[in-house]
Amino acid sequence: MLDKLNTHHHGNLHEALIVAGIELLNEGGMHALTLRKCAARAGVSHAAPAHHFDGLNGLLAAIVARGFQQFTEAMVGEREKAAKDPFSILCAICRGYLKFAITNEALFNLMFSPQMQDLEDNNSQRELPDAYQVLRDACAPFKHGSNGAAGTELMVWSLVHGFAQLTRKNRVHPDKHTTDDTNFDNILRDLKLELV
Amino acid sequence: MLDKLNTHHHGNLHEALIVAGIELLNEGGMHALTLRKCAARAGVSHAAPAHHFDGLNGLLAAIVARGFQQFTEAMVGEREKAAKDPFSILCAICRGYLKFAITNEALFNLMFSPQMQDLEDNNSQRELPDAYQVLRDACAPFKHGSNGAAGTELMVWSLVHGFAQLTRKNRVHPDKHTTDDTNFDNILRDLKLELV
DNA sequence: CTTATATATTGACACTGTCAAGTTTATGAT
DNA sequence: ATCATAAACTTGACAGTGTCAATATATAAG
Repeated sequence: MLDKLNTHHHGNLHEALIVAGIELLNEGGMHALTLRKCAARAGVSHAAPAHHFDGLNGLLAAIVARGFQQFTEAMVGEREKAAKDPFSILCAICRGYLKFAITNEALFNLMFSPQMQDLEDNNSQRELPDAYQVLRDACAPFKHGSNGAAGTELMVWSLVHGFAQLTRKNRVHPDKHTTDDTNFDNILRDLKLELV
Repeated sequence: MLDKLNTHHHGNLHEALIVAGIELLNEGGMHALTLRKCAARAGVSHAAPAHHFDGLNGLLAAIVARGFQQFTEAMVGEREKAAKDPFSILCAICRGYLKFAITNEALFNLMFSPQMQDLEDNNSQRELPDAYQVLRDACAPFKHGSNGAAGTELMVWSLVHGFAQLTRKNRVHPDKHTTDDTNFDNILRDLKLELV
């Protein structure tokens, strides 16, 4: 039992399949993510994943859950490195947000794709609140607009999310491709958020 | 040649395939959009589409192009019905934006999916500018922030786009599901845009 | 040691997109 | 008018895909 080579059991196939899936996602996009390729990369037959996930959708849901963990870590990681005033923290959160969206493009898109949102509603997995709470905390110190705290959160959340979607390939500004994530600080500044 | 029944030629297969594709998209989501099903719905064999589009990607590109046309029409349609002051016009544009995103969920997601953006870059089709110009015009009357006119446009564009993505299934506010498109007017108000 | 259960394999099925080759229809030149 | 050519569509095949049923193997329990 010391070496598991040539054994029938994999040991930790559940985890291996998730990792393989995220790898495939990063390498070749959503199109390259396949149940059979995940199995092959984990060194296992094509039908093995069925014993660990409820089909492809189950694996996708697990990958998305893992993605939200890393997503939260990306935001918190930037927050740790930033200055401790509210506006710097908010900028750092958004920087982590955009950094993750750019670094893990396909995964990010999968996480927020409509089919995944449907799956989550059915399974009520609710990984999002962790990531959302990070952003909520960053919005808390600011004065709220006409829609209360939820309005401020929704505004910042929509803004950074839309920015992430739109600036992937200079979609918005074909002429001048200066839409780096550094520019987002200026957009946040234009919101003229006031401390409470 | 008066009736084309039982004839070898379809007559307008190109258009029929696009229409069939959008129908399938609305009925069953991205998962239901299939080259073979489009062909079947158009009453034609499974390999016929290859003579009108460059494979599935070609059909998708055509569907996306059609989608952007309808997208622009949705925004312009709301603008026509609105009052003529700049802020009402901007609200109307966003209302059309969100209306289209909600009504054509799968199509909207396809339009802004990364793979489509890649395809457009290769083909340089550039249907987006039409829709973007509508939003640009609506932003023009307002004073610009630290990033100039492009910054204002990007801010509004990101905001409404992110809002559309996030409020599809009450993703943002699991507790209170009051994120109608009417609330977006309040968010726009909180931007405190000033006339130039 | 025997039994039982979780784990993985094999094989099959209905799909998918794509390609090559053949068939029918329309068009155009002589 | 006749024939050649091109366009439109069909047929058949191929490699992949997800999923299911049946099978084999390894681990665990009694």
